[in-house]
Amino acid sequence: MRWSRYFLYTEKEEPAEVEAVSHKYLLKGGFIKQVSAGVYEFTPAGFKVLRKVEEIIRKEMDRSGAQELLLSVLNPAELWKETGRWDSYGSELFKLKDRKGREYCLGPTHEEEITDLVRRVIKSYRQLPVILYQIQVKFRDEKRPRFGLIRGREFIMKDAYSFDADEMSAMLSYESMKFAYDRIFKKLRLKVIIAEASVGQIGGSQSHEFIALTDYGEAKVGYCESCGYAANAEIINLPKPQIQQEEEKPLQKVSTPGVETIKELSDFLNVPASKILKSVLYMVEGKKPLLVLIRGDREIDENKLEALLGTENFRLATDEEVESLLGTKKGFIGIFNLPEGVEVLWDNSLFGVKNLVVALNEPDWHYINANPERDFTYGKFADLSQVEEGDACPKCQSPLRVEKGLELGHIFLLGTRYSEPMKAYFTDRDGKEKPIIMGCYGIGVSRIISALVEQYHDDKGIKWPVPVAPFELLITCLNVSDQEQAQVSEKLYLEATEKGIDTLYDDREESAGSKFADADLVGIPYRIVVGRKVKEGKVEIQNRLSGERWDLPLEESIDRVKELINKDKQ
RNA sequence: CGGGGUGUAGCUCAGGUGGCAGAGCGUCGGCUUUGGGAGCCGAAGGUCGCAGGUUCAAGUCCUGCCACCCCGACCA
Repeated sequence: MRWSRYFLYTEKEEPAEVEAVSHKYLLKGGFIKQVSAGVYEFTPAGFKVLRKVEEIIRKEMDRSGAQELLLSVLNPAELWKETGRWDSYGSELFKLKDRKGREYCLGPTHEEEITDLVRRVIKSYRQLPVILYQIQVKFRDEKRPRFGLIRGREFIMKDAYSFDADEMSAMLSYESMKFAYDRIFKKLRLKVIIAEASVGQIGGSQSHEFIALTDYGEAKVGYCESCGYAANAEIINLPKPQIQQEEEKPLQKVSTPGVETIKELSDFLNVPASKILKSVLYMVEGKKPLLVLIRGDREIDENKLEALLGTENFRLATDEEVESLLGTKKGFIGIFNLPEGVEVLWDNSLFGVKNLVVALNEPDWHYINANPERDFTYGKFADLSQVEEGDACPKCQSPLRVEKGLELGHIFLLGTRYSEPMKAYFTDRDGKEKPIIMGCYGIGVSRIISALVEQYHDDKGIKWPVPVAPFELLITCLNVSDQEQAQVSEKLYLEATEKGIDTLYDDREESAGSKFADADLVGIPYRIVVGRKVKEGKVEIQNRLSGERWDLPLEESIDRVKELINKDKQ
C-alpha cells in the first residue's frame, strides 16, 4: 500500500481531553475516530489491526472445536422477559420499538438468543456437547464510557456458549475454553493474568478473568509470585490477624476539635492510622442502618459488602443522616453511645488491635487507648477490607502483589441459569428431560487493541507486535524527489509485496523528520529507510520494538526482513 | 448515578471590565528544501455547542438545555 493514497492521517497535536495512553495514540495515529461518547469508527489501519486480532481468536476457537455462527443484533424483548433480564439488566440495555410498537433491544450479550436457538434445535443428549461462538458488535449504554476502546457503548466482542448434558462434561468444556483463551492471549503477545473471579449475580460455580496488567486498568487483581495464586481483589479473603501483644495503656478522653479525617487525627494525636478505628455508616434499603468498623489504614471493599448483604442497594449515609441517627458528625462516629437500631459489623482487620483511638459519637472528642474486653466488646466480624499490596496470600501466606489491569476475557460456568427459565431441555440417556448445562465465555475484542497499545508503546508512539501490526514493514523513502531514492524504494516495495510481506510504502512528499515522527507513532514493527546511503547501495533497517538499527546492502534487505518477521510470528 | 471541568477555524488554543472574529499548526497555489514534525510569499477556511433573555450593541452578562472529558460506584 502506498501511503500517498492510503486513508491514514495522523494528528500532529496531542488530542485534548484524553487521558489513557492507548486512547491518545489510537486517535493521534489515526486508527480510530470518535463518533460520540463510547462510540468509535475504525479507519482502514485500525480495522486491519482488529481483523488480525479477530483472526487469532477465530483460529484458536476453531482449534478448540467451537463453531462460529452469527446471531442477530436486534433482539426481541420477549426472550429477555423470559429470563427476567429485560428489567434487571436495567438502563444499560439499549431499547427500541419497531413501527408496530413491538419492543427490541440491541444485544449487550447473547445468552437469551443463543439459548433460544439451541432449544429449538437440541433435543437429545446425542447432540451434546456443543460450543458455539460469534464475533460481533455489542451495545451497552454504559453509565460512564471512557478511555477510547477500553470501555465503549458499542464494541466488538467474541462471545462463546457451551452446552453440555452433565456437570462433568460442562467442566471439560469450561477447561477447554480456558485453555484456548490462554493460547489466544499468548499469540496476541499480551501479558495476562488468569484470576479467579466472582460469579456474581450470574450465578454458577466457576469463573475466571483474564486480566492484562496496564496503567489504566479498571480491574484490581491480587496475585502471588511464589505460589501462582491469582484472583480478582474483591474475592480475596483476608482472615483475622493475631492478637497484638502490647501493654494496655489507660483509657483517656482527649479533645480533638475539628479533626475529621483519619489523616488529621493521626497527625494530631501522633498515632499511626493502623491504631485508629474507622467507622462508616451505610444506609441499606429495607434494612437497619449499618455501621462498618475497619482499621484506619484500610479501605472498605464495597463489593465484599455487597456480597455479604446480598444486595447492591446500599449507600453511604449523608451528613444529615449521621446527625439525626448518631447525633454526631462524620469523623466522630464510634462504637460508644450507639443508639438502638443500628447494625454493627467489624472488619477482620480490627481483631486484636490494642490501644485503639476511637470516636464516641460526640463531636470534637476521641478516646485513646481503648482496648477490647476492658473498654468495649466485639460484635460480628466479617471480611470487608480491600486487598492491598503485601497482604497474605490465602494459599501460601506470602505477600501478595496487587495491580490494576484490564479485564479482557471472562469465562463462567453458568449451570442452568438460562436453560431452566427458557426451558432449554434435552432428553437424556435415561429418557428423562433435563435442562442443558451452560457456560459462557467472553473476550473484549476491541478492548484488546487498547490493551496492546497500553503494553506496547513508548513516548513516541505505538510498537505493535508483528502478529497484530497493521502492516509488517514500512518502507520510508526520505526524499521522493531524488530519482535514485525513489527508484530503489519502488523496487523494494514491489519485492516486499511479491514476497508476501504486508507492506506500507511511505512515498509521501513530506520532510524526512515528519516521516520519521509518523513512523514512530504508527508503530509498524520493521522499517526500511531509503536515504542518502543508496549511493553506497545500502539501506537502513529499524526494529520499532527493540529500537535497533543497522545498515544492509539493499539486495539483501527484503529477505532479511522476511526472516525477522517469520521469526516474530512463531 | 454523585462530584468536578470544558465547548471559539480541520487540530491545539488565545480572546480582563460588552464595541469589526484571532494565533500557531494543518489545507490550497508558488518558490526553495529533504536523515528526526523545514523556510519564504500568497490564499481559502467561523451557526463562537443550541435556545431564549438583558442591551443601541453579546464569543463576553443572565436563564434553560445539549454534548464531550475527568474522579468515584458497576461491566468485555
